[in-house]
Amino acid sequence: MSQAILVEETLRSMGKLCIEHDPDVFRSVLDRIGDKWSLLVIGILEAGPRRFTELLRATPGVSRKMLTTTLRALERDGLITRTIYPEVPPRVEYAMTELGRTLSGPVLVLATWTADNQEAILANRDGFDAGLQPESPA
Amino acid sequence: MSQAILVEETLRSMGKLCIEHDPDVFRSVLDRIGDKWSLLVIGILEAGPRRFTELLRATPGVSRKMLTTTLRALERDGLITRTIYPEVPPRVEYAMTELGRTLSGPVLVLATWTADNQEAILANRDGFDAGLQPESPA
DNA sequence: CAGCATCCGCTATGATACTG
DNA sequence: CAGTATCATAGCGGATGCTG
Repeated sequence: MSQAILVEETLRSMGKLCIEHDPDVFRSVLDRIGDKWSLLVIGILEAGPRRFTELLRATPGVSRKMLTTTLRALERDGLITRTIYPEVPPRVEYAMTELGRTLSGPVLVLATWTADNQEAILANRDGFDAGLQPESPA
Repeated sequence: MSQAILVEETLRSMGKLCIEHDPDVFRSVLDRIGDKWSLLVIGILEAGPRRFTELLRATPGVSRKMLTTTLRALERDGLITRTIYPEVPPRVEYAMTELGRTLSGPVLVLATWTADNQEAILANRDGFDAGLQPESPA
């Protein structure tokens, strides 16, 4: 029962977390992991360091430019490192930082929720969309 | 120790979750909670049902249009409900669904992580930005 | 009160080509 | 190999005004 109260109490604090606690910073973090490629990159780097081209191939659809942009943003936030090896074909390796690894837990929780509920969400979307234009077929 | 192995095992699965498990659906959910206003709205509705104008006032900076768009998207995914009361000033109430409430947990985990680590992230950004243009002042 | 319609600028994303 | 530079585009987000 104290468990239930704890959860209740914690959830009640979400309003404070979301609103009073600087929504901009909050969103900037969500923007980072919520953009088109970051989460994929994090998912890949979670398994170990990777080179630029490896990431390029492992992330279907991404362009060089967007991969660069994504990696820079993650590096800027201290979530990954970028290590240049001065060799004669250049080699650059990206790897998760400690901070990045601590993010994996929360992201995984969200990923699991998404996997568990994507059917329900998709069904809701279909239902919602179906109830909108039942007049055009005539 | 089996705990550590379990975590390890779980994290290893993130790659699969992120990549093999339909990245588009994944991103569409992240887009939903990652856009500019959804998380704020969810945070507010977590505390109980609210009317349109209440949400408008409780979400500083949002326009009517974006609030409407946000609410529709959340409704479409089945995360909130929209109830119209046919009264003579119209009244519309938004409330979390069961599905929406199950999302609160994962979001809270992420929110807590953000709150706990925003200082580190901000510091990393400052450091990164400082190390980029040390040649222009000259 | 609770929207919808319209216009409009900005940024994110992407295609393509070039460089150290 | 690992990027950068340039150009083009689409959609988000916002300002404003109208409606049931």
